[in-house]
Amino acid sequence: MSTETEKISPKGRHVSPNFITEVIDGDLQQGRYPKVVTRFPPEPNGYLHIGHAKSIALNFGLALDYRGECNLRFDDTNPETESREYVEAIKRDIQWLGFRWARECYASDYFERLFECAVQLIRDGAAYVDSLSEEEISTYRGTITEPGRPSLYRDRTVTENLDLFARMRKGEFPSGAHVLRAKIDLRSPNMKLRDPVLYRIVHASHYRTGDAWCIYPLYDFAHPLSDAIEGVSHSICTLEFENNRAIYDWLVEHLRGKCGLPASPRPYQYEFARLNLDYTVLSKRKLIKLVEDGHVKGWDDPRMPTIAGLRRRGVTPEAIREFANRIGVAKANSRVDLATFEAAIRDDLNYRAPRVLAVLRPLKVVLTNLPEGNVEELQAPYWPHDVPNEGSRAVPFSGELYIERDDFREHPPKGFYRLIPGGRVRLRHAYVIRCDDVVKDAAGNLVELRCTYDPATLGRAPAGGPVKGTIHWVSARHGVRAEMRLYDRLFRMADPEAGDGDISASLSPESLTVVEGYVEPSVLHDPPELRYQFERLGYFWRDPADASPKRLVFNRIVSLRDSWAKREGRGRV
RNA sequence: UGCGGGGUGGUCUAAGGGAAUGACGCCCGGCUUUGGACCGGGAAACUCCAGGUUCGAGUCCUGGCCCCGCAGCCA
Repeated sequence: MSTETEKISPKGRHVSPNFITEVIDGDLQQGRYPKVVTRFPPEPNGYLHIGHAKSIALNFGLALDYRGECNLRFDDTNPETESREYVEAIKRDIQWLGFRWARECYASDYFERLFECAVQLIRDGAAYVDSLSEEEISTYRGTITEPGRPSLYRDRTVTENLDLFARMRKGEFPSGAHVLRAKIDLRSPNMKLRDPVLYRIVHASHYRTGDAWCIYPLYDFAHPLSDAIEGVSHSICTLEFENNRAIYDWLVEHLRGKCGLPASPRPYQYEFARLNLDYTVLSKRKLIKLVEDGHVKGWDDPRMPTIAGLRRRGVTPEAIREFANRIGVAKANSRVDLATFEAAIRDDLNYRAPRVLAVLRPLKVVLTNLPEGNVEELQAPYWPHDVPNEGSRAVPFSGELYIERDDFREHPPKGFYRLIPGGRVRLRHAYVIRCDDVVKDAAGNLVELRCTYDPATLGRAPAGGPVKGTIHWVSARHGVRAEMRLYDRLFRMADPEAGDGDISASLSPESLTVVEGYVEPSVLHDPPELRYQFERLGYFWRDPADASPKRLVFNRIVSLRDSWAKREGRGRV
């Protein structure tokens, strides 16, 4: 038995099967829609984050899988919080993620039509102008356990309502003086159905329509009708809108075939669980606060879960899409392990990042048997044997090197197989060295290591038995100094929103560690956007904002899996 | 508690009356000039609970329990 989908896209789906694809398969089989039309409906009042990426991957992915289309629609019905800057940022982020919309739409383009719809509702006796105060409306709405009571304005005549609504539009009333409400059911057990507000008066200019309007539709009114106008077939949103679906259906059923809205097919709303990711927050409000309170350096701070932040961090769009695919789509509230995201990032970078040598926390090593000034150019492959790419570069080797401080232990724990006093270790792509002396200053601090290298060990096993470890290094004279920004989880707690109150208390002091390190000189000839694996350390790339030809600044995108650190009981550092 | 949703290994997620899937994580082994990657193996869910229907139930029925959402003129 082959479904429509299988015919269209037998393999390599963008969206793995879920409860929504099942609905679509059924709808297509029943011939309910000529094609699948979805939409991604951001409000331009903030930046997109990884949670939005899940929704974007779903909506655009479905359009791709079913050869349908996905519109980008800005839900710009609240002039007080929205701006063109956000529109541009959102468009850039979606494109960067690799998706293309069929049409760029704006709820604000429908304002006139939406107004007509509202008038139609009034004519049908299905909406009325209410003149209660905001507080009164709230009181009259009742509570979860008590039914609401009708406003004394609920029975205004159609003529009166029409007149009032027209005057609202004309600007005869101050902000908040009146609202338009749907006449549904004040006793409904569904709070959303207790005569929801459709329009409010807001004397504020809109970033697109300027001062053409002083009444603006609310989400509950604009959203379903925008879907209908655009011919959306499957309107996908998150779980918190489940109750709003009743309004959605009520409006679409009342107005389909009227005011230029197609009678059929009509759109239906489906809800899925939004993404929660460990050790971060994904609510616009909280993200804004992090920026405003200066806990991070901006929307594109590499610690932020925003698309802009991830992009600057160095995460690729492919990794984000792969992540979205791995976590799936369902209706159960959930919280995704950070490791899932990191694994997707590493899997992507593993085959695209050439390996180079860099040292984060330098410890000097002097090779006593290598004449000073003697420099050898070693040829080092960019790729390990298991990555099917070719290429190599020359790496200068000399008598003074830097190695990682972590790779030497005077008193090694058991299982440590890097450099120890009197011990040997392999220098990656180079020779085996032995540590002869440990030099310390008066205070007892480690200053340098004096070692001898074995010239017979280049590309060959050493005499006297194999060495256990291989460590990375950089020639002291040739290494290029670089600022290394080591990023870690933003919050200390998996669910920063769990406790009550201030999120900032659980911010991790280790979310950013800056060190001054060295990187091999070959990187100076590379394109700046190249992502590397600094061997044994992690994936890095130049910070696109702060790095310059004069000043190298690297961001750690993600560390390597480190089973030694895990065994030692430390996290990444 | 009125209504709407949801509960499957540590974490996500499949399965739609017929031997509980995959991924991440974890453990063991192999390989390795990255303690990475890769390869092999393993532990891990009596599918929230209690009944019922059935030859057979994660799937159907009944009754509970727990979690999330809804009382903005935000979206």
